[in-house]
Amino acid sequence: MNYSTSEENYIKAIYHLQQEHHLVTTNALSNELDTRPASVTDMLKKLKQKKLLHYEKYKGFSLTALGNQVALGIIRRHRLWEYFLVDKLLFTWDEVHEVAEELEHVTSRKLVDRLDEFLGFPTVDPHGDPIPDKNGNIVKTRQVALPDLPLNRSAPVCSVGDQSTDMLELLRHYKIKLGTVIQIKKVFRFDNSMEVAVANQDTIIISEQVAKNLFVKYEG
Amino acid sequence: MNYSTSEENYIKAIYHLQQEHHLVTTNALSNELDTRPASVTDMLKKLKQKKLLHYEKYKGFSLTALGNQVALGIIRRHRLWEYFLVDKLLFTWDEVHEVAEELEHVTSRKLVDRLDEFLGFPTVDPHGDPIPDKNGNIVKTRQVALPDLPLNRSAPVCSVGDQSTDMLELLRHYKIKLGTVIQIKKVFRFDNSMEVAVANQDTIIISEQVAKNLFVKYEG
DNA sequence: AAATATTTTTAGATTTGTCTAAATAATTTT
DNA sequence: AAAATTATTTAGACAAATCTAAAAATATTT
Repeated sequence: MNYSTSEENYIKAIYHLQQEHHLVTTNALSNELDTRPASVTDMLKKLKQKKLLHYEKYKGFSLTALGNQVALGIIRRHRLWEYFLVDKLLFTWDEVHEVAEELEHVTSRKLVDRLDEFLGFPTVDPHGDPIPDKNGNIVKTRQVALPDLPLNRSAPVCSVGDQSTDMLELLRHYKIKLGTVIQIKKVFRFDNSMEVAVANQDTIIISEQVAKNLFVKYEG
Repeated sequence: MNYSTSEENYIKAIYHLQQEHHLVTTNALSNELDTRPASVTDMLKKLKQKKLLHYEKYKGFSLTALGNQVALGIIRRHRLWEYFLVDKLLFTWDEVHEVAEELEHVTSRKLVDRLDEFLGFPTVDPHGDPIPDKNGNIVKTRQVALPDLPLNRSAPVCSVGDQSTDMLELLRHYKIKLGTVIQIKKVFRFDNSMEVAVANQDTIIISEQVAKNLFVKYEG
């Protein structure tokens, strides 16, 4: 089956909201997609008709197994293109989203699978999010503050709590960006500072305050 | 300015038809795009309003300078993607058109220019058609039967007249495909057969009959 | 549990790109 | 040049995706 760009955007948004809150509301979706609730209702009916959604009016909705498969296909395309843009075309991580948002709607199976192969079957995109494989298998991740990451477990930085210029300056110094893979080697009891291995670099020591503001994607 | 996928498809079709016949008609366009003449008229009005087209009803139409620039942008994107698909993702020349047709509508300037650079600034696509550069400059080509190509002038094969299996079998033997660059080294007066240099291979001799059925893109 | 507030849905309109059928203009034939 | 044919345009309709305004269902407060 083939879906319109709009339908795909709804499916993707529902999938993402479902990961976070499990119960998705019409309003939340309307907010996410920047459309009016009435438009959302219209689309929900359509997606239900296409068997992508369980939906009973006023009672809520969720993706069917089919809807989930379709969502994972879209996410796979999105993240592969993001990887391509950063790895091959030398975009920075913060420039890729918009463009990938368009490229993801090109659905040729052959294109996507060949691209995957060309990129060397990457498993995470430049933001550290996992890329579903060609069968839709994906490693589930959750986001934890660095102090909650087990010792010696490597994980990519996926967001920064305090985004002040001071914090960002410090991160530049440590050469930590979004997607940088890090690992806790040791925690110092004295002040809860920790020794951290940064991918392809020297080990550094960061304060508890910094650690609390670094979030990593933790496959668990 | 930003144009819809439909608008872009019309502009591109008008550009291509203009290359061949110079005078483009509503019917020809309707035929090319597989839509009804009435729909074409509607779009012509819209494109005129957007200053992409000179158009007076019943009198004909042609692209403005702006329309031409836009067309070249689309063609640039199309051909760069075709090159990418063949060169990086190992598609064959006959598989790429459909996919490139979709990718061409992703308009990010940065994406296109970076892709161009990544590919090494190619000047022709896999079918031997020239790729406009970032300023819209393009080498004009015309299509001639091989016997009309000047001696020692290299040119890519762009189409085959007789597409019978017999002819295609022979071409497979000679290792000539669409896009293969060839060059006439000598013509034998006896039977008008000719010695032809095939890119990266031995020189071969082909009959007049074969030569007449090979068309090449000739920059002139 | 009433009253109030919020969320969701319906009803009806709008835009874009398309269509069919009919009307009009241009071209070709006789 | 009149008639016949062909090409093009107009008029009016439709589907997709959106909107606004109003109605209906659900949730919250007092």
